[in-house]
This record gives sequence, C-alpha cells and structure tokens, in this order.
Amino acid sequence: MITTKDIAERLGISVSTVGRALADDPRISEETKFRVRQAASEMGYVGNRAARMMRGASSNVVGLVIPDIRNSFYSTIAHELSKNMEAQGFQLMLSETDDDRAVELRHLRELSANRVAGVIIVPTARPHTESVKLLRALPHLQLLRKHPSLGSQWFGVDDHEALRQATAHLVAQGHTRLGYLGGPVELPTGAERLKGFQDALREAGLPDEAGHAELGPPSSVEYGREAVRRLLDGPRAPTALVLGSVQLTLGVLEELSQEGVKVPEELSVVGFGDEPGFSWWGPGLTTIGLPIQEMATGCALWMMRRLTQKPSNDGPYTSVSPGSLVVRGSTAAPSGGTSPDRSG
Amino acid sequence: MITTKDIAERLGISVSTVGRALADDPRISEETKFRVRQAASEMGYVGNRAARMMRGASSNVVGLVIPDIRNSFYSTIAHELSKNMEAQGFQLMLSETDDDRAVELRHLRELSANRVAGVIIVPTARPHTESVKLLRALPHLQLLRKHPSLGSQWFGVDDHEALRQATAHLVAQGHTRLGYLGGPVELPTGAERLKGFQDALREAGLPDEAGHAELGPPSSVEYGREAVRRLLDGPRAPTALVLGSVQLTLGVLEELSQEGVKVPEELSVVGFGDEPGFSWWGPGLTTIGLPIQEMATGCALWMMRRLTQKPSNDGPYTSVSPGSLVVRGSTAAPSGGTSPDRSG
DNA sequence: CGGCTCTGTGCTAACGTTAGCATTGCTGTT
DNA sequence: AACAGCAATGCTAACGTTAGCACAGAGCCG
Repeated sequence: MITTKDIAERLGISVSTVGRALADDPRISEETKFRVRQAASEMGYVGNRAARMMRGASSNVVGLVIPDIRNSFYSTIAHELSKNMEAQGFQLMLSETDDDRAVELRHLRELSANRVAGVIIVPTARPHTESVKLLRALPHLQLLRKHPSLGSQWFGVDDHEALRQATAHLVAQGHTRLGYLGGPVELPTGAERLKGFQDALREAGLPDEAGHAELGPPSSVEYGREAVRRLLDGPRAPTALVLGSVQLTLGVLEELSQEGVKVPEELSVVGFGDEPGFSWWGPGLTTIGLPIQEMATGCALWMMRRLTQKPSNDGPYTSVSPGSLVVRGSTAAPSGGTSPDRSG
Repeated sequence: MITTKDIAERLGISVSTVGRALADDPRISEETKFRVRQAASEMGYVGNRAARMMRGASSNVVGLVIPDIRNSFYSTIAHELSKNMEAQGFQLMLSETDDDRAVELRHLRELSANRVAGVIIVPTARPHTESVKLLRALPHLQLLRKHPSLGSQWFGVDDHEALRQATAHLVAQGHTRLGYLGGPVELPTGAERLKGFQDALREAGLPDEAGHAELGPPSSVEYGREAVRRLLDGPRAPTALVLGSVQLTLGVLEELSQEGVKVPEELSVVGFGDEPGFSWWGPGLTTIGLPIQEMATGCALWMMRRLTQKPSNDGPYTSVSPGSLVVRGSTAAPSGGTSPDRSG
C-alpha cells in the first residue's frame, strides 16, 4: 500500500508537507500541492483511515444491527439509512442477529472493536448484559423495539394502536371469534401488538374467549404456515385472523392459498405491513400499512445530526409513527355470524 | 476509551504484559493472565482494531457493493454472506450504488480508505477507471454481472440459458408474437438475457419481428409498469411476455392485476426470480427460479477461503449456476393463435 | 543593517498495539 | 561457585497520519 512517506520520498519532500498538501492546507504553495496531488493520483494513494483514527479522528461507519435483512421491513430501513448516510460520507456496517442474543453480542463486540461512530439497533428480546454495556458506550438509536436498559433514543411505530385499529375493523364487521398470530410477549413489539388486539376486543365488550392468540418466532415464514393450520383445524376456529408480523403474514398467505381457504367468506384476514404481492393476494389483502420509509429517514437524519454536530444532544428522543389500515377485499362480515349492527 | 495502558497502570505492570495476557501468550503466568482479564472485563476494555491494523493485522471487514438492498435478489445474497462471514469473525460493509457509477466510485474509495479485506461487487454497467483501479488492488469477487477489466473471479447464473429456456417454453406452446422486458444491453446480464430470448426465437425458426424487446432500468418497479402498458397498447401487442428482472416482474404483475388483463388467456407471462407472492399471483406465475442462496453461499465460502488461507489462490474462478423454469398457470397456448403443433 | 513579519517547509511526538530484544531472578548443572 | 537455561516481564520501535513547534529564507521597516 502506498503511504504519504512513499509520495514524500518520490518528490524529495517531507511527509508533513505531503499530508498538508493532501489536506489542502493554506500554508502549502500551490505548486507543491499540485505536484503532490499528481503523484498521489499516479501512485494510487488512498489515505489510511485506521491511522487517521489513531490520531483522534472519528470513524465514518455506523453499525446497523437487525434480525434479518431478507425481511423487507429491515431492507427498507437499511436502504434508507445507506442512502442518507452515503450523502454525508458515512458507511454502513450490516449485522444480522437472527434474534439470537449471542450473535448480537458477537456483532456488537466487533462493531466496538472497529470503533464505529454509532449503532442503530433492533435489539433482541433480552440482550446480554455486555451488549447493553457496549451499546451504552456508543451513540445508539433503537429501532422498532425498545429495551428499557438502553438509551432513550427510539424510533418506532405505534404497535398497540395499529393492532387495535385492525382488530376493531374486524369487530365492527361482526366477528366474535378472532385469532391473532404474532411474536412473543418477550419482544416489546410482540407485547404491544398483542395488547392492541386484546384491548380492541375488550373495548368492544367481547369476552376474553373471543380472541385466541398464537405466539411464536415473528421472523419465521414457516411458523406462520404451521400456526394458521393449527388455528383453523382447532376446535373453535376463528372467523377472522389478525397478523402481527410481515414474515408470519407471508406464511399465512401461502398456506391459505395452497389450502384453498375462501377469503373473506370462510375467514377474514388482516395482514401486517404492505409488501408487493399483498395487493394481488386473493381478493386483495386488508393490511396494516406502516410508514417504514419515513421512519428510516428520520432515523438516519437523527443519527447524522448526532454524529456531525458538536453539542451531543443526547436528550431523550422518541418518535412514534402511526400505522394506517389499508382496506382491501380480505375482510367482510362472518358468513353465518352476527350482523355488523350488534345493538342488542 | 480504555486502552491496554490504562489496564497496565491499574495493575502496575507494563503494556506488553497486558497485551500478551490478552493474547493468551504462553509466556505469561496464569495468575497475571487472570488479573489482566479481570481488570479488562471490569473496565470494559475493547481492543482497538485500528491500532492492530497499523501493526500489519488485516481487516475483518468485507465490502458488499450492490445496486439496491431492497431487491430481494440482493438481500438474499447479503443475508447469506453475512451469516457465513459472521461464523468466521468477519463483518459486512454494505454499499448501495443505485447503479450509479459515481456513487459506486465514492463507495469504493471509502472501502479502500477503511482498508477492507475484500470486496464482493455487482458492478455497474461501466465502472469508472478509478473504480477498476481500486478494485484490482483488493481481493474482489464479481457477482452476477461480469466486467471484463476486473478480476476473473465471478459467481453468476446462466442468464442466456435461463431466458432461452423460458422463451422456448412459450414458443413450444405456439406463441409467435413475444415481448421481452429487461435491463439494458450495457449490463452484461441484460445483454445475455436478451440474447437468450432472441436465440430461442431464432432456434424455433421464427422471424426477427416475432420478438419485441423493451429495455430499461432493471431495478425500477415503476418502469416495469409503464413498459408493459406500452407493450400491450402498441400496434402488435404480444401474446406472451418474458421478463428479465425481478423488479420489472413486480411492476408488471401489479400493472396486469390492476388493469385486469386475463392471464394466460389474453397474455402468457414468464417472470424472473421466484419471490413470495409469485405463486399466488393470478393463476400462479410461471417463472425462472434462480439458485440465489446457493450462489451466495458459494460466494461467501470462496471469499472466506481467499482471505483466511495463506496461498492466494487467485486463479480464474467462475461458477455458473443454472436457472430452472417453475411452471405454474400463467402460460398457455395463445387463444386465437397457432396450435402447439406447427408442423407446417 | 539588525530585527521584524511572513511564507513555506521540516522535525518530532503521539495515537494503541504488538514483536523483537533485553532484563531480572530463579533453578539446576558442572 | 560459576554459569547455562528458563520463566516472567519490561523496554523500544514501528505501523501511517497529523498537529504543534521549529526553522530557513525572503522582504520590509526603522
């Protein structure tokens, strides 16, 4: 690798002068600057950021720690972050945890060793103590999930309200036997979404038995397929189904198509997220649309401001984006059930 | 940040001893090792890789340079790479080019400045000269697209054969007016796919006018929508359509659903890639399935071997994965057209 | 013509880590 | 007793870059 020393030797000048010329220092004559730049370009010199960092310069890398990049939820976030950060000369280090705290810890150790400038993380359900320690030593931002022992900077969506709204939509159509399929309560998002489902039932005056919830790994398409099969084959099969994760929705849709379940006649369905394909699934999937892109952009801008501005504005920051129900054809009144007008 | 010096001072020993203890050097007594590890853990010491790299250690970061992570093609690749590399202690730096050579160059400059160990790249159509220079100074691996002035290590799919097969499938069903929608010929993949389409027609003895190709940005869903509209509204609308990119397929499917085009009665369609949603689109999308996951795994293993083994096996390496046609319901004989048996 | 400023450049130290060589006490051998 | 060998540790330099200070020469003023 070419260093400033190589350039200096070739031109018969000192490394200081080379360094200053490349930094466009006003004290260096234009002629010297020209010769240095010329030589640097010819020799293929590329500054060594590791060395620069040792002299106190900060890294231009931000770590993104997410469960799985294949989930379009997260790939959208990665894209928005990357785009916004590239414009300001920052790079993105991608770390996938697969929702495994051991993997999460290994990644955070690596990110710390590489002295990243900051970390944007979707934490696992219960991060390791060391993970928390490592994160707290860095500017960090939580995304979607919010863990109490981490910093109070958080961007997320209103999970409770989103699921409440989706469930209320079904209840308003007369459903009294509802199923919910989502992530475990150990995850803050899982807990909030389940609560939104349950609260909507309670608000409608329905008994607790009206809602049956199946909870499992939220990133597993396969689990979605299994769970919906179990739900429909069970003794009190629901007439309506609410979903609490994108991947589970994908699994459910595949399974329902394959099994030929008639939607909305036999079963009403409300999905989670709005993927390409949801609009053309069966009669069109009614689903909870989330402003992922806006959230990701906000997230990127916050981190960039935090890293480029002098006064470290570390005050608590929380941004909650509302979801919005996209009504398509997959929801209707239950075939043999109560009418939407349940005034009795 | 805690350094070895801090630990040394606290324990009243030298930095050398601390460094050796942490490296588990056999010359250091077990007792000292224990005390050093204890102190390091308590003080939250995290080794500084920048400093280590200055002493000649190589980076544990590999750059991944792709057009757009939202394309599930690429997110699958990123996932497989990340997973395989994490197991060996490597990290992934994600760079999106949006197929813009200026952005590509900026990213490669950053990756070089950060002294990444290697780069896996899906190059833009015509990378900048400096980009080529930067890449050639690093272990690098091309993915999908193959640029002649870069190294001869390449992982890709047999684009020509995949499109030839898809087109032949339609021709065998009796179609004589076919449309193709794909990326520009400037991209190696675009050129190969178009050629596969054209060669299939030629092999079937069809005249050149039998195939009409529309070429445009392969990563634009919106372009897919526009182009299919243009194609169907044109004077000699095709009875069958072959697609040459995942994103274009997504756009086409959305547009066809929305416009209520009857598939396969009015139009036969063969998609590209096999996304969730393709199976439940209309009558089920006949599509070109690609072994992305296997390819990505191979790619990761190659790079890991290249970076961890001593003899730099830089010989030319090419791995071509075949695609496979997944036949579903979106292809059939043209309604008013020639019969499959065109023996005349 | 001595001393001043100004311009352009060089010297040196420092960042955190590690490898090579030096040093200090021991123990065991002749 | 002298010395070799060994275990455990310390000292120093080096990696590439940059900031602070030093310095040489030129031009200018009194």
